[in-house]
Amino acid sequence: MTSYQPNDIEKKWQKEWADMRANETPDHVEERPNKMVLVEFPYPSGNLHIGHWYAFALPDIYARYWRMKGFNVLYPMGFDAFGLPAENAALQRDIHPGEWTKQNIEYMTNQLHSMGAMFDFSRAVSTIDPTYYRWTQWMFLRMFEKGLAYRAKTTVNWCPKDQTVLANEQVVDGHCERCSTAVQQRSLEQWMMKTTAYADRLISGLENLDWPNTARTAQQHWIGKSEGAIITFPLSGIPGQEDGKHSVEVFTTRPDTLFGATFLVVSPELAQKWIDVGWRASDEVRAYITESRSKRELERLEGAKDKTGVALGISAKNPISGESIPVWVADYVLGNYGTGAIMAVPAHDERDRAFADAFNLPISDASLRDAQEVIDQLVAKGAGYAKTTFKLRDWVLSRQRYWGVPIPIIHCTTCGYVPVPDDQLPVELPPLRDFKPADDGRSPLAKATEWLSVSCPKCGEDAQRETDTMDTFVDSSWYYLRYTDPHNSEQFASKEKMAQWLPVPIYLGGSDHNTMHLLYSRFFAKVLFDLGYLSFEEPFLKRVNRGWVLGPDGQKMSKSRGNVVDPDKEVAQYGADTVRMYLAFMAPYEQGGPWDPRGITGVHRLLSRIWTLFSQEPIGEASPDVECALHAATRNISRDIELLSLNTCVSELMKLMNAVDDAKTTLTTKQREHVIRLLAPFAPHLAEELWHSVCGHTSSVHQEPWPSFDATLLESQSVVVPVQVNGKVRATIEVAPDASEELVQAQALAAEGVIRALGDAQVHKVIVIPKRMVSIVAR
RNA sequence: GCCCUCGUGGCGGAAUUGGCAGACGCGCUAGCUUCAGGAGCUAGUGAUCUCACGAUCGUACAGGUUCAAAUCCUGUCGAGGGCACCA
Repeated sequence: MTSYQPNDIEKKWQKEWADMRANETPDHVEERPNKMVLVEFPYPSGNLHIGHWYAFALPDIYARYWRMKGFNVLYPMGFDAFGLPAENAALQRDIHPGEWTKQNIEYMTNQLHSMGAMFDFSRAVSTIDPTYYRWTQWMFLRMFEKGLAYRAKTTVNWCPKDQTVLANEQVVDGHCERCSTAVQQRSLEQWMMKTTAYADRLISGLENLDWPNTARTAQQHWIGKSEGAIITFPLSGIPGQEDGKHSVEVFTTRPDTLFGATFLVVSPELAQKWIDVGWRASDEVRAYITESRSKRELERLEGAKDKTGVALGISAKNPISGESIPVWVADYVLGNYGTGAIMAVPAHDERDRAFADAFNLPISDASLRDAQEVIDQLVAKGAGYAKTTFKLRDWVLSRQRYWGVPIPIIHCTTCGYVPVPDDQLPVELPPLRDFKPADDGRSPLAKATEWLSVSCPKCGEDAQRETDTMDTFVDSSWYYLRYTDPHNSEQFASKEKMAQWLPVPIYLGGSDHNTMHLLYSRFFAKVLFDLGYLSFEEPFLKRVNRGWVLGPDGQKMSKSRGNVVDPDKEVAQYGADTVRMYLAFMAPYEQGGPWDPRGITGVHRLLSRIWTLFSQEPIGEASPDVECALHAATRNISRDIELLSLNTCVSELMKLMNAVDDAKTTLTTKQREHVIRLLAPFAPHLAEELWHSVCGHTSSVHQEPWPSFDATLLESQSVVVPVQVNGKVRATIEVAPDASEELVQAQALAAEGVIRALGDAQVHKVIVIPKRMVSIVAR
């Protein structure tokens, strides 16, 4: 037997597995429960980098383990292939985004094979496939019918570089998530999804999910539920208006502080509305409104905290105390949250306090009432009611770009927005040569004149197709459903097949999707559940957020930083098995860390040692020490894989090899097969090679059962117990596991180190924790 | 400012969840081996003191609880991420 040559072995088995269709997962196997291990499907950016390996090769260990544990495991893969980067790259290279994307998908699929993962490519989905996006459009229409997809004019985030609208979730610190250009506010008519209709359920549904705290709290904060009250303050002193004729509503989470309200503040937006309906305002007020609306976006980012504002010359009446307080306009009150107006309580609110200090407004006493009593009184007087508000905004899903799913709507001058009939789906994306975005904010699809003109499905008159495309987050909001039934041409997936796999028991991905993809997918599931298409409304029962593999500089890998690394060199030198295992060994999966290939030799040595060990002839009788180590490793690895503590799994394999070396022996035939099974999820190629060439099997090790361990072997004849004297370890004693406390105590007190430490002191108390610790208190 | 996660040798990290801190690996040191390169083997490797047995200190810092704290509590500092004038 020659030395370990991973490249030959790996290529051979990758081909063999593909030929055997080893990873095609049936819908159902007798006595093997189904389990889907879901990872976020990649964007086909061109080639696999180290982050892809981390994201896919490590969950593969988990998936392979459960398959060996007797589950029918589906480890699916697909491509989230629409989106801006394809379009930008295609523009640069002067090819069509579809062509560019398809090339990448083909190339990356080959690369994915080289990872040695158990992806079922027969179920692969691609969001740009018309047989896929037909159902994306179909779901949009179901939501349109329910009023959950609607068109409205709103203030939207506009990226001037990408020339398209962005959802709130895609704006990071006021900049485009993709290209970092400062986002502008534009008032445009857009297609929206009514995510706010599900705000409450999106919060309450989080409760029973096995998700990381970070993901759960991020969503909670994003949705931003606050409970409080709406209180109506009658207004007087409006020029030209009768006193008490008009009023203003405020939202507060602290109705108990109502008596501390010393002034009222309205947002510039609300003040503008008042002016728009004809209320007279001073030049000073008008100037303030104009100024604050223009400066807002930039200054807010600068963190401008100085309070500015102008008195309106109007007064408001506290509906319970009857007190009259002045009304101000100030831009620290937001137009798009609550009612756009607040009652200011400087005694209880820092911001109100700062404003009061700046403008010399009174700060009253801080006395509190009972919140419920206040609300009851308000209700009795018709001056208010309990109210819950959310920070969540509806999802703006229109995109004025070419490379996306066409929105299946027809604009008819007489019938309005008419859905494309289901039997005409998909509305295919026309093959446009000139797909550049236009300056006027219209989608490039407006240039596809032939495609554009249709007759109205309702009245038959000339009409035009919608030219916006959908945000790609729509595509990815339901892809996991399609994995269960990827070739269905009648439905997005049959209920029977979905019931076999869903909801998803475990979903592994990045924390960057906490308030985007994960939120949208949950929204989609809830809507489809309400419409009767799904039997569950929480799609992902357990979520694991993987850590980031950072660049060698310790920074998050990104093309703009230029620190993106791919592991091709290491794969060529050491093989895929070593790279997989090194990534597993490097750090806890949920933590990640900088990619430092220097340590990879440690893992490569391990695999070489295993290879060498198996080149020796098996022995007849097992060494008890090795047998014990083997069963301990089995227990620990089984436990740790389930916890996704993959780094300690690799340590356990190293310890096992150390134990074999220390015993100066080798393995029996039975032990060899046991070790190969333990190795199989981590180094699938090497394990398969040894299983065949050394053990002489003809079937795959990956269809073998996971080894069990003998717990009695792990109960050793004696245990070493540390003995503390006054909190410091002074000796260790070796006792039988079932030794009586008296015996252990006697042995502990007789230990040399204990006697020395005790000296003349009197033993006051002895605490014996069987098999763990003896603690002596002396004075 | 608020929220979440976290802080352990030169480095990545481990610690049975309150019970011998530093497993496992990288790196480093010494010796052996190889014509050489890469590599391999053996021993050592938290700090300080000690010829040595051993002792003291040590898990960001300061307190506290406990027979016993990296782990629990309080406060401070620092890092990363999220939200951010959200009433």
